[in-house]
Amino acid sequence: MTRDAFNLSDFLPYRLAVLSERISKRISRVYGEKYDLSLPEWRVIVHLSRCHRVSVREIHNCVNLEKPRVSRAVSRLEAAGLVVKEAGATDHRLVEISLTPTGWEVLDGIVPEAQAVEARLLGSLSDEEQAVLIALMERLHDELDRDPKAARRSRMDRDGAST
Amino acid sequence: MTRDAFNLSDFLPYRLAVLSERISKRISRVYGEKYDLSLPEWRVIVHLSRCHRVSVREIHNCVNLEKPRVSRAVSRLEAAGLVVKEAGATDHRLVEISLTPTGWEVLDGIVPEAQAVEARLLGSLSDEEQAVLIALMERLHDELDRDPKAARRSRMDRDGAST
DNA sequence: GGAATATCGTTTCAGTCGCAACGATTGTCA
DNA sequence: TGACAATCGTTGCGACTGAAACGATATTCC
Repeated sequence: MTRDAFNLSDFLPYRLAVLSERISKRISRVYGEKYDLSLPEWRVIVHLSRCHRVSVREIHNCVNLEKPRVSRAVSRLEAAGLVVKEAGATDHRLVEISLTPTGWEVLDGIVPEAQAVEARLLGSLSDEEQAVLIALMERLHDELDRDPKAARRSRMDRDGAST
Repeated sequence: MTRDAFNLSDFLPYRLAVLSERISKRISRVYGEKYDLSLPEWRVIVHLSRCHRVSVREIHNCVNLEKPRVSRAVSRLEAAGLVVKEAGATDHRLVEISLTPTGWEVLDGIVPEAQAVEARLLGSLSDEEQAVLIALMERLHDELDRDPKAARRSRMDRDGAST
């Protein structure tokens, strides 16, 4: 009666977290149940399908995963035969990671279904509504960019891929 | 050249996850730096400020946290003196959890700042744009509700609080 | 050239998480 | 009433995570 009640369900950060987690869980079934991949592994192989021979750090900078997480994901993918690690040609500190034929096959087995889930999710939204949603999310990112206390945004998410 | 490139940065589940995580991290500074609370602990005390004497399971059903996570969060909050656990009056299996005066004080120290961060985030969006964003997110939830493979949504997030 | 610095990927370590199993209590039904 | 089933909150266990430290390699600067 005295204080204004603070409603978690109306709190945007909470709302976003709940929606995002729900969608993430749904998508994780696509790459998890059939191929037993984790979210970091999924992001890594997707990134590799665009940027074919990249280092751990590049992946880290592009797909919003901490460096150790990328390193471990790559190791597991290598053990599963989806990925190969080669010493950097000129710079021996770097590791050049690329998909194996098996890795490509797995990706081909996952991507269509992942896109189908996304398409179904967006099915009730018109093209314009989808654009509005993306645009509003970008506005929130812009606001975070102006906040010195917010984490920086990865380059690829900001500018889009271009390889 | 042969396959259509699949761009992670354009994949809605990924976009949502990145935005949500970035915002969550920003908010976690509000309750983490000054009061050393974790995300589950934050959600629990916020929920308790609305529903004053509730069980672990009720919290679990309302704030999208697994049961063990709620249990552990409550234990830590109790150790910190922000919360008390009392045996259920009629049903001795239940635990009635409520905020202590200290818990209320901590909440009063956090909520305004959390709301300020949210307000700044939404600052560049008009009232109508905010409503559109929420509405579009609800549409995505509706679509997930129709997907039998998606996790169910918690009652309170669906219907809104009403205590 | 050679010492100091920077960067790369990995690993260590402590903390957290989710699933499943558990003991305890309550509800059900013959 | 008494055995069985259901529900409560907790905990054991294996897996995952992020920050920091690490060895190895490159670069910089004198």
